[in-house]
Amino acid sequence: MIAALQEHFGNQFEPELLREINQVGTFMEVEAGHDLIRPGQYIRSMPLLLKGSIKVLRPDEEGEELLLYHLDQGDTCAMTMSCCMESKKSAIHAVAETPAALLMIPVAKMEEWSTRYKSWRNYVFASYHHRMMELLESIDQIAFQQLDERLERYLDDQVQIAGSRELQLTHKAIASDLHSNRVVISRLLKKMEQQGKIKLHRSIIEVV
DNA sequence: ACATTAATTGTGT
DNA sequence: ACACAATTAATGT
Repeated sequence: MIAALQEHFGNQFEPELLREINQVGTFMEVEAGHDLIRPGQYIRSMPLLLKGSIKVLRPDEEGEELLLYHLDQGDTCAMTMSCCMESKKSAIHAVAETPAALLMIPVAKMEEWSTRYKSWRNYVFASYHHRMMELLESIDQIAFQQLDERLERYLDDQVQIAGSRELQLTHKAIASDLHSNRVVISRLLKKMEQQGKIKLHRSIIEVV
């Protein structure tokens, strides 16, 4: 039995289901920065995130991307679930934010388990709901908040994900996630530095 | 050690 | 938004 599976899902899935997941799932490790799903790809299996953090991005027609939300351990990809059922192309781009470990579940199994295990059904619905809420939050941010507030929120999230106050991020990378422009981010960061909220070094942002 | 190049960041218009 | 300067890191000789 994969230890991480027991650890993150042990208290919500029945022992038989855990055994089946363990048996049928394919363990996968991904390095930070690597793609998990590219837009337009067909999806064959549903990932359970055992370790690490994944960012989910929505590309526009020019290939520019906007950060929608992050997935953390214990999460699964709601987009994947809907795409799997209908065997549609992915509408999103998923990239590992940190080194990550996943368990890939074949589509056929997730359908079978939906009828056989109550805990699985609950998990799938709860995941959907959770994702919907996060998406709403993101929409609120984008629609109602100024970029400076979004930036502060973004940095806070990154601190959580990295587990460190020293973030290895370039202004360009941040601008890309927030669907903004590098110069704008540089100026906002400078302002935050003057306010004593952060300290800037080359390729490193220290959140204080 | 030095020169060259690329990438990142800062600033003015 | 665009252009360019300044600074730092990376690479080759």
